[in-house]
Amino acid sequence: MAYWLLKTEPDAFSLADLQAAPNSTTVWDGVRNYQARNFIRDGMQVGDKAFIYHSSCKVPAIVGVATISKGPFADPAQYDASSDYYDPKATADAPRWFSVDVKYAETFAKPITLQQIKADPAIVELALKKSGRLSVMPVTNEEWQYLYGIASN
DNA sequence: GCCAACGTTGGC
DNA sequence: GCCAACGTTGGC
Repeated sequence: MAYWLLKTEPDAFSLADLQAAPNSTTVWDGVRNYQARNFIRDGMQVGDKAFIYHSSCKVPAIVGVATISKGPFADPAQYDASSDYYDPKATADAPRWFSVDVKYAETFAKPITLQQIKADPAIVELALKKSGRLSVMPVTNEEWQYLYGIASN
């Protein structure tokens, strides 16, 4: 079992939207960054847990948890010519982009703000602290426990 | 809306 | 395969 952090813009798709979705599940598609793609394709497994992080909003923060419920599989949007995520270079034999299904798990009563994360000397390794631009990043077991503890206190 | 950081593209 | 130009992201 591994831990991850998934970024989303709440204006486009928030944790509340995930909770409200059918079966509280959605396809996490549209990841179009190779490093992020590799984490999904080569690292993610059903049962993994992910922090959901809200970016490009008033208070950027880790707001809750979702579970990887299916996949990884080829991102269907890459074959959809009407999608913003369409990639003409992707083929069925050689998909370029990958997705997983994520299922809502919980919303933190006290979201962990980016400000808090940056100010916390105990958080050293978290990728979010260094480059906030990656849309999928791994979280170590230690980081997960520590952050989860903050959100639950 | 600005700007820094960083990933991607394409010419050579 | 290098690197400059360009586009995108995201915090502020």
